[in-house]
Amino acid sequence: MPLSIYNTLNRRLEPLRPRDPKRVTFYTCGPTVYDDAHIGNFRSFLAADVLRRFIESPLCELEGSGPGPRSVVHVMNITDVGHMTDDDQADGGGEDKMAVAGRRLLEQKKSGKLPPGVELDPNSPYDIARFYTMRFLDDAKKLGLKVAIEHDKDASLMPRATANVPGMIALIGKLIERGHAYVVGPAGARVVYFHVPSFEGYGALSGNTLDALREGAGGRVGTENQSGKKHPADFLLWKEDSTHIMKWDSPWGAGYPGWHIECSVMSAARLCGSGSVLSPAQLVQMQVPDAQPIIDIHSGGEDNIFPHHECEIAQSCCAFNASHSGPYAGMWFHPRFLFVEGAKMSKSKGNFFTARQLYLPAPEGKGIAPAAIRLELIRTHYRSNANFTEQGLKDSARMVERWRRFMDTAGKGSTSSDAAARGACREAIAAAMHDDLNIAGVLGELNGWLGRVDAPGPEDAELLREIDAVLGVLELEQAKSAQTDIGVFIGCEADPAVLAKLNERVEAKKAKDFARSDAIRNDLAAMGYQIKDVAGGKVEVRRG
RNA sequence: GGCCGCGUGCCCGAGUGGUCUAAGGGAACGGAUUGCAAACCCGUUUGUCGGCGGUUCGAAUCCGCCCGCGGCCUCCA
Repeated sequence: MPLSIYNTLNRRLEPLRPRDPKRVTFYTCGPTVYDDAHIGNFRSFLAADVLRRFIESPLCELEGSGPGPRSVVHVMNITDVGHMTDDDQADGGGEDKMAVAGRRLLEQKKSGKLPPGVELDPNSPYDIARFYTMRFLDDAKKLGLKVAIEHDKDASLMPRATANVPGMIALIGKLIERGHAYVVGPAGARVVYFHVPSFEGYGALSGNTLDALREGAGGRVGTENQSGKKHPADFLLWKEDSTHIMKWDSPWGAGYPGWHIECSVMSAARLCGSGSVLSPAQLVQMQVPDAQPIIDIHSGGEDNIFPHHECEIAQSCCAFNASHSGPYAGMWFHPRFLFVEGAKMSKSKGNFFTARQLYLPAPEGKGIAPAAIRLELIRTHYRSNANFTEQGLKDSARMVERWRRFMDTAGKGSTSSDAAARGACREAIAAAMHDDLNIAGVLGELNGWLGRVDAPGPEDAELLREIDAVLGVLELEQAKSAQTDIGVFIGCEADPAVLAKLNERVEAKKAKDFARSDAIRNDLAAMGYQIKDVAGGKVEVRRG
């Protein structure tokens, strides 16, 4: 059975049919870098990462193509332009996000809360964006996002919006030329709009056709603030604004681009060339035959379906397809939202977590192993609302520990388990993945098999490694640990006060004064440290 | 109001018409082990599958309606 994925575009499960099965092109809408990415962002990015890893895996079979090797060119953009809204009515305060982030960073700088070694001017939007981009890349690599790991060798895989403004200007010009966009307003306050009625396919992805939008009772396509637009649904491509915090020169005056145009440019620029990045001039030249996708897979959070992806389709097809129509992406992949402890994440409820708040060691974070975070975020089917819980995180952490023990044991063993059982397990896992990425099914098969293998050997380890190349869990770094003669500190420092207590406890135990040793354990618990005796006469110490 | 996704035990979740008296992982309980714990190991416990109706010899699985939760309808992963 070949790989099938739920395609948002056609609302059904469809086999993935890339144009070139040896080189699958994949674009993911990445983060906006005015703050640290939270675990909800990462759930979506990780789902895309698992999909690309599976396509690259020998376990994967694609319709109409032979076995691998196969590669995926996966591009994830970094949106480092702050203000991208069209009408100020959409955003209550209408304030630029980069400006807000700047104020926040300025406060942190004053109170000395910025990490050491960070040189940054809170008044510079470029500095703010660079700061959060760097942090995002750290987080992404910690959680095993392959695109971020590859980015170290090929920076073009994670293009920055600010570096692609010339391409956007070129594309906007092309859209005007082809009759899909128009300029309104006097010099000094010019605006370029995409004319939505000029694209017949509008609404195909989201169901929000122009008719539906007009009828929508809760819709916000009002008449106010629409002056100059030919149609209420027309959206911004360029806004002339010489006072804006980030601005570029253009044929329509100094200003900034609309939100949607960057993805049309960055996806085509990196994925439509043969390994190189297309220049603005090449983008203007580029033409794709009708009914042929421009890229194979496009992913993003479910909230991006409309308007962002709908508008992206309109722009890309009108700019690149021969007769201004086409699917743009063959497969649209949209993971659903993440809940935390049964509720929507919100800062006021106290259930809002950035990735680094979880994986950083105490006291900045909770010292949770990245592998546990990753597994917890990927194990709920991507098309369900997942619920991120402390209990679930513990479950995931235990599963990872079990797999690691299996690997350790297998590394020491010389003979492997029953080959037929191993083959059946591999096949069942592949079947589960081919069916719209059924990871829970994979875990069921995997854990069942693991439990039945008493003495794993090299071939067993090899199978687990092959599966983990898709899940991407075991390769992640383990919680930072520090060893001393007596303790193994996981996710925390070897505090001298704690070491003194541990030594005291060893003496007490040696003297068989168990009342005292228990009291010391309680003391440590009161200080926030959990301890347990482990192999080798050492004590494992965890914070929290 | 429109379009879309989801709904299985205490929790996470597998299951896509018969082998389902429903996988697997946790949790709880009991045992083994331990100075006591932790970890590991063994065993036990928990469900008729959101509701109602239909199709069928047979439905968690297909269809219809309803209920609940969630997303979008121009900030949002």
